[in-house]
Amino acid sequence: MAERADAARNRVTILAVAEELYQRHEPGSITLARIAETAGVGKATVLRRFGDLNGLVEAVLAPKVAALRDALRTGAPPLGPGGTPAAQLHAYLDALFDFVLDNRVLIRALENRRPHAYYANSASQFWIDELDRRLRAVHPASDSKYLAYVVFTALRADVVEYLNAEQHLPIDRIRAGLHNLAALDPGSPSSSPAG
Amino acid sequence: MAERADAARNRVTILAVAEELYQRHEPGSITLARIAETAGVGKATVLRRFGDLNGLVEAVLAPKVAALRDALRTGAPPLGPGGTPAAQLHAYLDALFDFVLDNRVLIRALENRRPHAYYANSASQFWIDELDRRLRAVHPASDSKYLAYVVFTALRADVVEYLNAEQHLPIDRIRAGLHNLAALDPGSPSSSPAG
DNA sequence: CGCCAAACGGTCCGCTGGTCCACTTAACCC
DNA sequence: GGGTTAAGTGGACCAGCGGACCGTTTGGCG
Repeated sequence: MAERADAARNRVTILAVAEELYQRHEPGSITLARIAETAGVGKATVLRRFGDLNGLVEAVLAPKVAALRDALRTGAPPLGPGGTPAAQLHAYLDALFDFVLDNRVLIRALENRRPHAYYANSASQFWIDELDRRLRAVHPASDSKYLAYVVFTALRADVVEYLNAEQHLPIDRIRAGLHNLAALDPGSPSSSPAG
Repeated sequence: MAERADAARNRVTILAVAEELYQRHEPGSITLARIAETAGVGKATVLRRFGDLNGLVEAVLAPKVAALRDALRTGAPPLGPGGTPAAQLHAYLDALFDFVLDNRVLIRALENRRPHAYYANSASQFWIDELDRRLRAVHPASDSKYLAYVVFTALRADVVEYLNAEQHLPIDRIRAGLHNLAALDPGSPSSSPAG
């Protein structure tokens, strides 16, 4: 038996309610009890379905992640296959950045829950590997793995949010900074005079 | 009356105990009650002195912060005043990185407590401004403010810890990556082909 | 030595994420 | 279509947290 009708109904309701609440209210004010109450179910129903709050947030994000993944695999170039390495890289950066902007609240909810949650989930690992790949195509000689992590870290929702909301950096300036960062040619990685 | 003798004694004890506990045990296992109990005082004594747990951690960090600040203001070049801009920048990066390595547990305890706590406290703002200054001296044309935030973000204790412990990047490789990042010449900031 | 404000600390509180288990209900089979 | 059954449900419950409260203790000073 795949899924009972009431369970399916509740699953859809819970996902919708969770997304709605996270988008519309302070992240800190979203509690398990509140989601359950708003959805008209018990807390255990939420937890049975999604394991814990983390799982719920990941489930809300899942279709959006899948959409971006599909765009990479089968979409039009240069985000999809095709185009110059540089164009591929920059299209990907734009797509990631837009993804973060659209889903910053949900992503932040994930980030704040468990140490390393931002990097450790499987979706992030995929984004980072893809970033590494596209960076390497542009900068073959550099430590692209480290650079990929730095760029991905600069894409953290809390970082972007802080720079935009608290430091008043316009979104376009942040976007330009990201592109700029990824476009730099590192040359030889051992040019540092540090001891 | 400045500070009563018992209060001073407790303050010293609490600071020592807090540092010891954070250095020696899992950060997640350090609770207010545990610190108070280990120090042999009540929880209210800790809170009265330091406001909240955040304040306690900041107080533990304070002398180390002050030492680094002094090294910048009056220390030997190129960390202190003097030396070429590039040497100043790289010495500063090394000092910040060492600071993070030495105090990563305490810094992480801060990071995890309140959103934007990593950037928002006054010490961090000082580090970032200084980083901006030294970057600007090397890359006058670039968006050094954004770059300063990116580099500072790459110095987050959780990021460094994750790269080292989970991704098995050696400390020296991370350090080299940071130097490399800061040494890149951004050229004209509008070189990105992004739409 | 005695006063008193500062310091103290254990109890209490509200809130959290998550568990438990008696009850409900949808789905399958006859 | 009705009975059986296991999946689904939800509210009471739990342990742990940071922090507040307030009666008690204690150090410093006249």
